[in-house]
Amino acid sequence: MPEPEKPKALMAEMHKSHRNTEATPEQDLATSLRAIPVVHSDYETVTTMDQLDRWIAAALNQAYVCIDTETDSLDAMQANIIGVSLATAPGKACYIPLGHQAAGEGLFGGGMLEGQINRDAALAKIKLLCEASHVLKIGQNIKYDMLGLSQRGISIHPIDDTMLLSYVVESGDVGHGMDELSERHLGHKPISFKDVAGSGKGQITFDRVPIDRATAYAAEDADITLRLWMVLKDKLIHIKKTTVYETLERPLIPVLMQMEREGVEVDRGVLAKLSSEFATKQAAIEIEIHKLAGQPFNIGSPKQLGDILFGKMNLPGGRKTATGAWSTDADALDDLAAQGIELAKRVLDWRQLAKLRSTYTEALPTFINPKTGRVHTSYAMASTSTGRLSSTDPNLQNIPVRTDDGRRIRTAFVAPQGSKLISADYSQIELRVLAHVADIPQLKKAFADGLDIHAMTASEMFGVPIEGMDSSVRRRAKAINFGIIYGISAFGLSNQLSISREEAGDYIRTYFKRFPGIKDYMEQTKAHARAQGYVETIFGRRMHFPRINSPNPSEKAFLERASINAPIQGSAADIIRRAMIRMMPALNEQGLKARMLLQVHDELIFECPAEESKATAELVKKVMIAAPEPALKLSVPLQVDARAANNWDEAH
DNA sequence: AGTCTCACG
DNA sequence: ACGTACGTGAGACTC
Repeated sequence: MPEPEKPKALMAEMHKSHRNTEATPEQDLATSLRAIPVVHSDYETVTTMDQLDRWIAAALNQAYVCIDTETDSLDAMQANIIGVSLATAPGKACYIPLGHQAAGEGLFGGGMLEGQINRDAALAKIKLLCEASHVLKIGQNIKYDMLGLSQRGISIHPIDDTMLLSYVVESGDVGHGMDELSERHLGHKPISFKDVAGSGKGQITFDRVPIDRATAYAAEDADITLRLWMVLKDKLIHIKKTTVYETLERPLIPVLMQMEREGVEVDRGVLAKLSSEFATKQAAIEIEIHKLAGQPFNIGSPKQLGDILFGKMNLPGGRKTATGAWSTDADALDDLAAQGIELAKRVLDWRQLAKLRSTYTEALPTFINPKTGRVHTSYAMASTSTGRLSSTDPNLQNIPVRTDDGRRIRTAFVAPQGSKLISADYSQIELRVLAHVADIPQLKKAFADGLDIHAMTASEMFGVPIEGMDSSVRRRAKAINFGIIYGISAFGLSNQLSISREEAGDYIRTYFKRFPGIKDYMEQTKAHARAQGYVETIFGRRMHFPRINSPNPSEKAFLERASINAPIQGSAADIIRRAMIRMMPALNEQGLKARMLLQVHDELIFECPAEESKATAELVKKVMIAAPEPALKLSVPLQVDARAANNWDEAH
């Protein structure tokens, strides 16, 4: 995607013109933008084709325009486009209503409102603008608009996204929603969606919002987004993070849009069968539990369960939660189960089945899109503090894998007839990143030699040979390796391994003695976070910890652990982002028809023609392994395991 | 709306 | 002395 020249020149211009003033450039820009008032009555409602032509012509005549679509659903795959707003300059914006209905109850509403231009004719003009390669289209979370417009055959390029600009400029404990950005950077509180559509049970869809109110709301959104773009682009340049935005954020937008649009096939029949099997098992366990408890109660209520276990039965070793209630989580029940309390064991089984049913076997089918017959998750690009993606509606990044019953849910994620699913995942990517950034000779050598990294750690720590190593020794080393990545504490490790805090402390001291570079890296990272208020990934993405010097010791310790973890987790996230961005062109070059469907942090899932599965798997591995290059050459090799099968369980 | 619990990397 | 392993999202229950 070519960088549009005019906006770049414009931003340089803005910089120059403010360079001699006392205030920093971004302060000045924000101040001057604040001086242009937001006047809702100045916004134009576009009701004729002539009016639309004038706006499109004006936009085509400049280097950038802000665009925003209004719809009747948060689900872009099912949403109807109700209107489009454009902003060409601060304070200069319009709203083009296309699908507003008369207010009223559901089907008894009064039908299409007058004074709206024909939707298809209008979208044809809007398409010209969206696809004009010399006009930068600016949006707030523009992936959403792109997905909706792509359903109508409209693509958008080139693009900029204020949400992602904000994410690069200040990723930490701040949000990146438009209302929040407006208040933070412009000192202006925009009309909220609740103000025009109401909330809760009385909420109406946008097509029932009166057009004058819709114009005030929608045109303002475009206006504000344009102003935010000016402020944020300036800040981005000022902190020299343009490359992060242009290589790790912006190019991922169309990739994720395509993945969301593609969706994944989920076999209803498989889920239905699992659901009834789980329900039957669960019902039998429920009877047993009530018998063991001597009374019926709601097993799903932690409060009632706590009362039974620690009140009525007066069992020992009960812990309390933060709010003073009896803790009944899996750890607490495990303790009781270890004491031979049958009731606790049965509740654990019941809970697992309840979870599998409510979150997976019963919820997933409701997400099958009636038009495509597939499940289309939504990826959030700016919701984590580390640069990872997150997945919602449904979350396809937490499909069970750790238990046998849970894993069976993955058999419902299938390849269509004649196709295969390919799962490709990085092996130990975070430990490899750690070996690289902390520059640990033994770790680097172990990865270079393809050794079992946990066994190597155990061997170094406990002085036992890798050959014929006791599995519990390796398990302890594995827990320590995880702990290191998380910013280890004796308490956390002791909990994980069910050992005393003293013993855990001994392990940690032993580990640091054998791997002094890790200790150094951790201390340096904390020092950097305390001094700068942020840490960075290997590609320069910043993650802010504004409260790292908190006077509250536990908060401070928590943030120090998080600051140790962030560069590791974040660098791994950057690597897979780079792989995803290169994947589409790489597949195209090879003439392969594979589609990338899902990302699960260190894993990518593809669908491809069965006869291409071998070639696809090879290429996917190659792209993933080479992802850090040419920006960076890691001092450890990356390893990717890939497999093709008819469903996700067998491919994984 | 907040809490608890639990699914994943 | 302080309470923790790091990062998420979702469903059920409670108030």
